[in-house]
Amino acid sequence: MALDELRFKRTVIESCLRSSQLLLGLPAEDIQSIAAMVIPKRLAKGDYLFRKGDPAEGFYIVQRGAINVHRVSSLGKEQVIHVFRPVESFAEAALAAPAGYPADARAMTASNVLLVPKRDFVHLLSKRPELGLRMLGSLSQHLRVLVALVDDFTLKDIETRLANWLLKRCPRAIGDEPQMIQLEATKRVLASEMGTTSETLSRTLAKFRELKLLRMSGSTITITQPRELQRLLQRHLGEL
Amino acid sequence: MALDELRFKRTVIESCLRSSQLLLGLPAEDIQSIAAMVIPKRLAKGDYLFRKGDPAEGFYIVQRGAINVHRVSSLGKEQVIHVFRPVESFAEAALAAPAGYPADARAMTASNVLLVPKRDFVHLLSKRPELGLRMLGSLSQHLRVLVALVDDFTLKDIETRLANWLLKRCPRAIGDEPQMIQLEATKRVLASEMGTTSETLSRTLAKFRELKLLRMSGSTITITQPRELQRLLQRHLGEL
DNA sequence: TGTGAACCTTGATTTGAATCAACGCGCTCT
DNA sequence: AGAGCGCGTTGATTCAAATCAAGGTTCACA
Repeated sequence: MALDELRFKRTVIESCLRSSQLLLGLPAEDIQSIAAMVIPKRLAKGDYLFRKGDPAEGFYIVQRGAINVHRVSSLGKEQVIHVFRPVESFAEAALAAPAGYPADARAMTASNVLLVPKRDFVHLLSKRPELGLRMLGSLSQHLRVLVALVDDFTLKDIETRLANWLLKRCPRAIGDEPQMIQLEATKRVLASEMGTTSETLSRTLAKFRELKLLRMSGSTITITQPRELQRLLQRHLGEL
Repeated sequence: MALDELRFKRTVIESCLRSSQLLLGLPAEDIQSIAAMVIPKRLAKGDYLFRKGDPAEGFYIVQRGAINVHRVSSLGKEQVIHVFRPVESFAEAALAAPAGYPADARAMTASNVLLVPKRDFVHLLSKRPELGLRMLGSLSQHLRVLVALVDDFTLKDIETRLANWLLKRCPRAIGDEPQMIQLEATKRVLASEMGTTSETLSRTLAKFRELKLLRMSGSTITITQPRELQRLLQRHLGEL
């Protein structure tokens, strides 16, 4: 019985690993080795997974929930770097760096994550070069996200950033039909994710609403004129 | 004669590779394999090494000069991401990503770089797992730089950023003795590296000068009161 | 059902930095 | 020598967004 439970847990873990982009398509044998070394962690809403400077134990894969990775200024203001959701991996940088984690990670909702310990994984890595390439791919993806973040902050105003953010989240291709977006977090957090304050976000959304580009109700936003919104974005980017 | 010259060039390349952080301490055999695949490139001041979107050919090691990696907004404004100098490597992300380069790279002065072609290097990688770890280390270092950049932009004002920038560049430990800093680029570029304009940089430097924190002459800045500058930074960070 | 406590929205005000503009300086190139 | 150009400095002005402030909403929980 206890045995069955263990076996079941193992299966769940393996299926999570298998579905992650990072490990997708890897031979069953590798998945099993990794599943064997993994340490599952449960987090309640608001729990910290790690804080800036903590010694790097390994990297993580989100099984359930949402992990907010962010930096905190000395005044307490938070800048969200990225929100990781199920089956995404993060903190791969921990594997190679002697230094600690460079940011904070906190559960936005009750979450389960899998810790892949540095020591064991590096050992596996030395036998399976292909894994190294996977890790490189994943890291370079994160690098791209950060580069995009940097130029968002420095090269664009809020209106542009918001338009861009909304369009990126449209579930279907941009056309003339309305599209709905479910907000996965409070507006305060979204604002911080876009590098602004909740007040400014509110105002900018109001502006878009007046332009009849979207409607809001509760935590869903309906883009009524995706094409128009796109045009607005173009106009902002393509000079003014 | 032609043979001697070839052999000489090879030696120069190998010594460059050996001294790079990325490949430091690797067995001679590996260095030689890499040297054999490397493609040297010469760049005049202002030449582009690659542009955003160009297909990724591989990664680079700077042999001589300085390479400015940056993003350009649609209005032509540039945000420097990082300036790479001799024996640093960059664009390692190219190895794993199917996408093109995410930024522009331009020579700030006459430069020599070594292109390590993706194809060949990946092949070597699959035989030498240790190399993969090196690459991971290097990438995670770049990731840290970007994270630092992000919170600089979002969490601090210019005065703070400049103070921080200057203190980071002090050659010796912070004490009461003056320290000299050689500027490696025009103020315009430095400003863009810190995410501001040359005018604002000028003004902020002037402010510091009035506070008797530093002196300027030509392209050297003398921090006359490093300790005071540090106190100012503390004060800005530690709330006000 | 009431009472707090977050959240969101809107308004007024402030402010840091960008922009616009003008000038001196040190180059290079004829 | 002079013309032209990019650089750096300083001043005046503008502007986007943060901050401060005040209601209004929703929700959890006793």
